[in-house]
Amino acid sequence: MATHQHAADSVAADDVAHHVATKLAEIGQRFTSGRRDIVAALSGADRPLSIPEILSSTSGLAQSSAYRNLSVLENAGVVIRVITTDEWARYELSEAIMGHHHHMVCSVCGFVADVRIPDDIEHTLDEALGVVAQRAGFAMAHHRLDVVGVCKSCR
Amino acid sequence: MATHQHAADSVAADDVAHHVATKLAEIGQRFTSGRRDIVAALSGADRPLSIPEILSSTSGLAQSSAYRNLSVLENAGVVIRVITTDEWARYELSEAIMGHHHHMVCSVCGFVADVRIPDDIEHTLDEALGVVAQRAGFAMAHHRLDVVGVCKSCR
DNA sequence: ATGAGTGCAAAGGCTTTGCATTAGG
DNA sequence: CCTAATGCAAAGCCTTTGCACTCAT
Repeated sequence: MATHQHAADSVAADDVAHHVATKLAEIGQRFTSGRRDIVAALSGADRPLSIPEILSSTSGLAQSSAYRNLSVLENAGVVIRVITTDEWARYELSEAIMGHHHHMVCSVCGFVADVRIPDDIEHTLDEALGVVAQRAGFAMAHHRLDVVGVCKSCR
Repeated sequence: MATHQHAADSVAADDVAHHVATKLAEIGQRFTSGRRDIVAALSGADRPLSIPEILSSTSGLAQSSAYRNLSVLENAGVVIRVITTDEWARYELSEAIMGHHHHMVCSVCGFVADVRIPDDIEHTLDEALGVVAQRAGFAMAHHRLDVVGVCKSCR
């Protein structure tokens, strides 16, 4: 699988559940209703969600179960924990599902939106990062790129 | 001041203290010994430091004072709080002092190193980000770029 | 039946805050 | 002198963990 995957390459919305079920099965985990609800919530959003947002999108899921299930889903490789500012951790579906993208963070309200940049720039950047990483003795796994600014409603 | 500042443009090591004193004075804050110690610790490092690291580099500074002083220094615009993984927050001197750079994060041990990428790539990237940000209704302030990988000692 | 999953509540760990004391201008 | 800064300890807040109960296989 290519490092830089386009939105078009990502798993179709209808197949997300099946994909997740497979990945969970691979590590011997069940695809319970609570996990289904979480995946559905993440799948329906076009941005990483916080725990409070996930809880309000599901019904009757305990906070501790949300944390635990997200951890399981992360180990299964279908969920990624996104660190933006101090506040809460946010979660999104993996790049295999969502496609490669970056985040735009509002420095005022903390709002986070997904963004994509042109492929050629992505490629050039990744190549340059690989070089500097190697030079510093790092084995690069991936890169993280955020745009920090002020969102529409905060201006 | 240019958005992309080279290391060569950054404030000379000897002038850091003076620069900080000025910035603190601008917001009516004193340049106390505790703050001098913190700035000296950050100034001597080529990477962002965690609170424990800062505390061990200073003598007799209370943890609460470290947090409070770093907050003041951040408000003065001379210190930046760096969010890498979950762990601890890390702090570094502002880009006006250190020059524009990015971070390489070890996903195993959490080690963070400063890295710089070629200017032309930086410029191209920033331009592209400005476009996508505007398209999404964001007023871009700056970007954040991390290389995630495995460091020399963890391989 | 039998172990994974869940809910509730308590504990953890980094960070912030209250308050009396000390020090800088 | 007088306000800002500091230390110590307590409180906060997100997150993790313990434990008994429930559900699916």
